Amino acid sequence: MKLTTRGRYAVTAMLDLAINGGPQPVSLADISGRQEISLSYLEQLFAKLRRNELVTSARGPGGGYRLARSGTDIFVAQIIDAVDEAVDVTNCQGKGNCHHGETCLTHDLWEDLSGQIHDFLSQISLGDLMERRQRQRTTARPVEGLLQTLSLG
Amino acid sequence: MKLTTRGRYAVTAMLDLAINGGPQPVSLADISGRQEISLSYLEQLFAKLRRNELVTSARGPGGGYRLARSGTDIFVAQIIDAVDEAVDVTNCQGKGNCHHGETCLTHDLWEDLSGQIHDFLSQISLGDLMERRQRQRTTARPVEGLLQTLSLG
DNA sequence: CTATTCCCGAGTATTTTAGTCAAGAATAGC
DNA sequence: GCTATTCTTGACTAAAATACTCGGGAATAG
Repeated sequence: MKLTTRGRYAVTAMLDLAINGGPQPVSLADISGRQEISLSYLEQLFAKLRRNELVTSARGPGGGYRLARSGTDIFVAQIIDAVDEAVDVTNCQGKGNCHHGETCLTHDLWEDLSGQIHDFLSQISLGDLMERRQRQRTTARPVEGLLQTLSLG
Repeated sequence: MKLTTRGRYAVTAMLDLAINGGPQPVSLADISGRQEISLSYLEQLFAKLRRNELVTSARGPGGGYRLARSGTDIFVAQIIDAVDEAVDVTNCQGKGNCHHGETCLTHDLWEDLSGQIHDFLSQISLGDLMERRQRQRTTARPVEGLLQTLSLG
């Protein structure tokens, strides 16, 4: 699991789609305009999102992208996984053939840590983010809303 | 909060220091040899770790680095923060002067998400990682040990 | 037909990452 | 004091990743 700006772009775009979309598709040009992400960059991201079956597409005028399923069933981890390929975290390619006693420390450690983060982001759906956004709009104290909604307890 | 290979290097090196160090300092050359991280790269990382008061240094023969305090009081998030400067997550530099209705969606959303991850990594200390490593060495089933030790419940 | 939109691959500028190199300062042990 | 060791610093560089451009195509609504 990596956490970069690309993942942020993808989550933002997907959230835009969740908010502004519905039965009718949303064009990448629209998202590009609203979120100020370059159109061709979005094209690349959505190619991956589509291959990972997070969105469906419709060509031609009035076409665009739709969420492949309900926002409550699309999770942040899935979006990030779709656009940010996993890093190769080992220096022995998982073969365990490291000579020194301390080696492969790296591998197990980081796999577990990023696994934990992955699990965490697997619990947050686009629906959660939308709900949180709604709350932020309507209430005076925005942050606590999210923290209560999302915190693991 | 970013999650890159640099942070992994830093956590690995700090864990090596926690395991192989103690009252007497550990030289970067030793860590470099064990963890197969280039010496000069380690130098750069440890400069940052020292500025962030996570390690102390001793020059001269027999010198090296020591943890600035107990491993149970040094947390993964602190290490990553020290070496991976935070990304600028806003496109309006936090001024909130975005014209379109949907903008700054990015900012709040990502700040909160990465805040959550940060909080999570703030709960895992070097001591936890050492304990977990110990467990992994002595028990047959390694993974479950960590999951129980570290999981949020 | 035509404009719109997705689709795809190749190419490119910028930034980041990972690493090199060289000079210097402190210090332990002789 | 000399010397080897080790940190300290800064500048520089190669390679990779990132963010983006460009150009052409294919589907399709009107």
